[in-house]
Amino acid sequence: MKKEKEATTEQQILDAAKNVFQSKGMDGARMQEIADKAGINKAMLHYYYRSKQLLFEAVFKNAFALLAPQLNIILNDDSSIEDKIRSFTFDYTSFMMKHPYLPNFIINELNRNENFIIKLKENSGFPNLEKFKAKVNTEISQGILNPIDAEQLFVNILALNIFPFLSKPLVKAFTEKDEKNYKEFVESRKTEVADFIINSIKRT
Amino acid sequence: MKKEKEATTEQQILDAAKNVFQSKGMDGARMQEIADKAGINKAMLHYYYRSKQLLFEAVFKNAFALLAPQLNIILNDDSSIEDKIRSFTFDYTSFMMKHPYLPNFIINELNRNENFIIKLKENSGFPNLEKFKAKVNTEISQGILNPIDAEQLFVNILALNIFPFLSKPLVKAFTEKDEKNYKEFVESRKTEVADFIINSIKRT
DNA sequence: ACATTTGTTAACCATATGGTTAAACTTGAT
DNA sequence: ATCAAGTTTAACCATATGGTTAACAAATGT
Repeated sequence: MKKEKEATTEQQILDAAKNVFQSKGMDGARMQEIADKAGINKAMLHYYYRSKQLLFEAVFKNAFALLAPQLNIILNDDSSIEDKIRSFTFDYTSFMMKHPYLPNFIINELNRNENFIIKLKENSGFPNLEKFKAKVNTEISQGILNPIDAEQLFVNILALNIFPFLSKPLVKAFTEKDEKNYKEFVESRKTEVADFIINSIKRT
Repeated sequence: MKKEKEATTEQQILDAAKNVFQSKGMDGARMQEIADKAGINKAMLHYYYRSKQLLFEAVFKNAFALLAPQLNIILNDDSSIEDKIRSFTFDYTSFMMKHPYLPNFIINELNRNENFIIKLKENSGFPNLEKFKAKVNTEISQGILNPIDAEQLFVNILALNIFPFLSKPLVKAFTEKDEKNYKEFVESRKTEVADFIINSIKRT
């Protein structure tokens, strides 16, 4: 039954939908545009995904599933907090430079639809902070780190890494950078941000 | 001609529009809903603002005009970098707790419509970093601060302050906080974030 | 070969949506 | 009282939009 071409129709739809939803959001996306981008008839969208809502959810879950593993790097491995921060900052920034629409898409749709997050949490693999918190507290009591609330630290790490992608147009305008300069600016954050955090928390 | 009631129709429309646009975005907003919230006929929206686009722009400029002065606190006063950071962190977080929809609204629509920011920059009062950069560099050469790129520092300050509002649903889910706990969490950032930054940059 | 399932399309439908119009109402000036 | 300008409304309009249908094509099983 299935045509084993380069890509199945179902996948082509998902790719096109990802494109359109991530750049225009749920409300701004048009089923016709998705169909056009996928090079197929609009009816096919409904044949495979039943409705705009369900197609959207497929795209959204896909996007989130791409992000979660990135977080688990910092949350669930066994290295020191310093190493976690350095490798996360580096990897996460690299990852985001390849998927610039992702953070805005997720943050935005999550804000628009509060109970989305509930569905996600039921999923296994949803990031869990416990191990990270324990490690932070251990290193504090060992005198490696200055006292800090682990949750605040975690949010700080996320903030410093994600924010430049979320508010790219704003930061570009403030710092008067063009696309190339902005890229370099973000590139240098791969290490700058880690240094900034470590400086703040590491006992001297 | 003008009725000098409690609020003019024009203002009622703007208030209703602010409400709807800020919570649903340009694409998700409906002119009918705005009219209903303002308690007037849909035709009035066009009578006063001509089109959805223009009404939206009125709301957007309004929102941005509310934010810009907050930034000028840190950018244009004469106190030390440490004092700037402490007062900005405190004031900005207080301000955001009163206008929780603002950052997402602005960031999001700016992402959706790149040339919006060009219009804003033409406006006087658009935040300018020069004075801040000069002050940072002065304090570095005076040995008050560790060497750091002023723009990176500025983005870090913004990131740490704005991010918790931008990604409230995500952070709430990660840290498993309810509304009340989240408010406390953010409240304590009024000083925690400033300490975190100062720790990192201040020469010891 | 032929029937059955799966995939695909063009045409269609109901409704929602931003926007317009023409008539009515209000108000302040003369 | 009358007029003109500004304000407000109900009804209307063209189009866009998500979704459906029915017929057709391709593949698969027997």
